[in-house]
Amino acid sequence: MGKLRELLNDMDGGNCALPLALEAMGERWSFMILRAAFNGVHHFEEFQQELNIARNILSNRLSRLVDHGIMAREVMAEDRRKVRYQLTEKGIELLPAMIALRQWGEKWGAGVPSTPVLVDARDEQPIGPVTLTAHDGRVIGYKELLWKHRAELQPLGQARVRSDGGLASVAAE
Amino acid sequence: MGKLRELLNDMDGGNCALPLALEAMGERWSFMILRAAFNGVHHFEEFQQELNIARNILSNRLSRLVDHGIMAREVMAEDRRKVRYQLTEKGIELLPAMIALRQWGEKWGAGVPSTPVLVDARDEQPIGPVTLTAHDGRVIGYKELLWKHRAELQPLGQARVRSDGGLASVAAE
DNA sequence: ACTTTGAGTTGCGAAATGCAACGGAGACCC
DNA sequence: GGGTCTCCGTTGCATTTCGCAACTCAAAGT
Repeated sequence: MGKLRELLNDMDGGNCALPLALEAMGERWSFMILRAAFNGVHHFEEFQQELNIARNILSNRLSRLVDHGIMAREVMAEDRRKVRYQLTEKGIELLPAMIALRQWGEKWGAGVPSTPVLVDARDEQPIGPVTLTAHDGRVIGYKELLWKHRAELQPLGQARVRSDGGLASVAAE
Repeated sequence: MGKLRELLNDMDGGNCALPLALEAMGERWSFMILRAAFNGVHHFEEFQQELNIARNILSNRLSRLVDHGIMAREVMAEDRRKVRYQLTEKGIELLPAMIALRQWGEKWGAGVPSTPVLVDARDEQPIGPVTLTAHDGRVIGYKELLWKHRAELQPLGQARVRSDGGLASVAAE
C-alpha cells in the first residue's frame, strides 16, 4: 500500500521514458509516416498522396520528426525543388516498436493480411513475433515478469529469492 | 517504379494492421493509461491522480479501451461505487509494443532511468532489448530484412534466391 | 516567356483536449 | 434516516489541434 504509492510516485515524476517516446511519436500520423518511410517513401508529395494526409499536417509532422532526429531532411542536389526525407538510425530503431504494434493489430484485428510483410533476407521467411526476452535471450511471458525499482536490482549473478514480498504483490494489488 | 506504385497501393487500401492498432491506441493518453494499468492501477481515481489527466478525457479513454477489448470494466461486488479496470489478454499483449517504445525512449532520450523496470521473475535480472527475430528465433537487424508482398512469400523450406530484384531495391529506391 | 512540379503556407471551420464545477449513486456514521 | 464522504463520472466552456481548400514561391522543363 505504501508500496503502491512509492511505485506510482516514480511514474508521473518523469522518470519513465514512455512519455518521451510518445512526445516524439504519439501524435496522429507520426507512425503512419514512419511506416511509409520504412517502405521507401522519401518525398513530400509521396507521403501526401499515399497517406491522404492534409498537407499542413504532413508538413508539421515531418518537421517534428526531423526536429526529433528521427528523419533527416536533405534538399536534393540534382533537383533543388525536391527534398528527401530519410530515416536516421534513431528512426530505424523504432522498427521493433512499429512492428510490435502492427503484429498486435494483425492478431487482434479483423484478419487484416498486412502487406508488405517483413522477411529475413536470407531465406525470405517472415519474421517471428516480437517478444520480450530475458537477459540471456529466452523468450519470456507476462506471467514470468515482475516490476522492480532500479534500486532493488541485483547485480548479475547475485540473484536472490524475493524476501520482502516486494512489488510482485503490488501488481496483483 | 511500377513496383513502388504496387507497393504503395497496398498501404492506404487498409490491408495494414498498423492503422488498426493506432485506432485503438493512437490517441493521447492511451499508452500512458496502459502503462499505469500494467503497474497495478485499477481505479478511475488512481489513474486520474497519477497521470494528471482531465477526468472527462480519462473517462472517454477508459470507455474506448473497454470498447476495444483492451480493458475490462467491472463494478466491484464489495463496494458498488468502485469500478475495477483490468487488462484483458488483448491488452496484455500490447506489452511488447509498449516496452519497445519505452526502451527506445530510454536509449535516445536524455538518460531517463525509467523506473520501475521489468525483470525476469526467476533471477530478477532486467529483460533484454525488444528485437526483431527470424522465424527460427535469431535476432535480426534492419539491414538483413526485406519487405515482401504476401503473394511472393515462399512456403517454409523452399527458400529461393531473389530472382527479380524485387522489393529490396524499392526500399533502397 | 510560359507552364509545370515539388514543397510547403494561410485562412478558416470542425473536432479533440483541458479545466473547473456539478451530479448522483452507494457506503458510512451516528 | 438525515448528513457526510467517496468514487465515478458528466456538463459547460476555453484552448489547441486537425482537416480542407486555396494560395505562394522557387526551381525545372520547354
